[in-house]
Amino acid sequence: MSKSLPAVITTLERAGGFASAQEVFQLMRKQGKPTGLATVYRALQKAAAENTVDVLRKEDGEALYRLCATGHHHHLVCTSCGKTVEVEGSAVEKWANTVAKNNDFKKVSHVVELFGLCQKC
Amino acid sequence: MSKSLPAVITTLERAGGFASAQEVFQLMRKQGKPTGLATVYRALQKAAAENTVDVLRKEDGEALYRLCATGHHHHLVCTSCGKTVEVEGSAVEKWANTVAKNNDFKKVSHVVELFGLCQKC
DNA sequence: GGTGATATTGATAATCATTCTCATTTTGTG
DNA sequence: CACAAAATGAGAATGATTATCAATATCACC
Repeated sequence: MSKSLPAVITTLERAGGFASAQEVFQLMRKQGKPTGLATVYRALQKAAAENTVDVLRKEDGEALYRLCATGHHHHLVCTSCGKTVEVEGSAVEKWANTVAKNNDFKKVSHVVELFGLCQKC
Repeated sequence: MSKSLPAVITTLERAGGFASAQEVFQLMRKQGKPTGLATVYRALQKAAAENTVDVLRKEDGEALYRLCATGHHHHLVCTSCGKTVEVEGSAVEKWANTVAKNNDFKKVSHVVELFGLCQKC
């Protein structure tokens, strides 16, 4: 199950490492690698199961897939044009660890995403 | 907009303060207060806007509504048993606002969820 | 190369939560 | 009562995701 996986991952990279399944599908189409929607979903699910990508949810429930390999950082996403800015958040890391300790939780990971309107929108 | 809101909130209470819109709809039907699906959604949205209930997402993207203390807060969820703890995060709020300013973003909202294993798991 | 078993793909249909539409009902006010 | 505004609900529309299934590609082995 995966001749298309590399292509999907590559496309996700080009998208800034952060996009919805639908966006990946559209992008692949525009880049001369038209691929079935079902295949895109399959590839992303596989990647998610293997922890190659992260899955998180937009406020409206749409799934966003993110490459999560290198370094830890978060994103500030424009809900209108989709512009994405990577942001650092050491303050958040510390906070997360403190909260985890206070509640006796182990192996705590966190999902932190910011959404808003960028200058142009 | 709200003759039905109290009934919806009451039903959510009976459900243990934690249910999806669909579940609330079914419950109201079984409890002799059949209410339109649209009305249930409207009531829950209103309640969410007023911070009477919290909205979070199941892994499949379905929205779950939960009665909660007022005020903005985040969650620490056990990935094994599902136990959920509400946590405060003023540090995160400040950080989010700062990041937003630095990048000329407006109307910034944020999604912050912590996942881990609780004491028992 | 050929051959069959198996895995992958993709067009399309099906599913499901959520939102929209709009006619009808209810409510409030004088 | 009568009229205007708000609320409701049945059903249609939307949109993301999933399932179906026939066609195609891949691989192991002869």
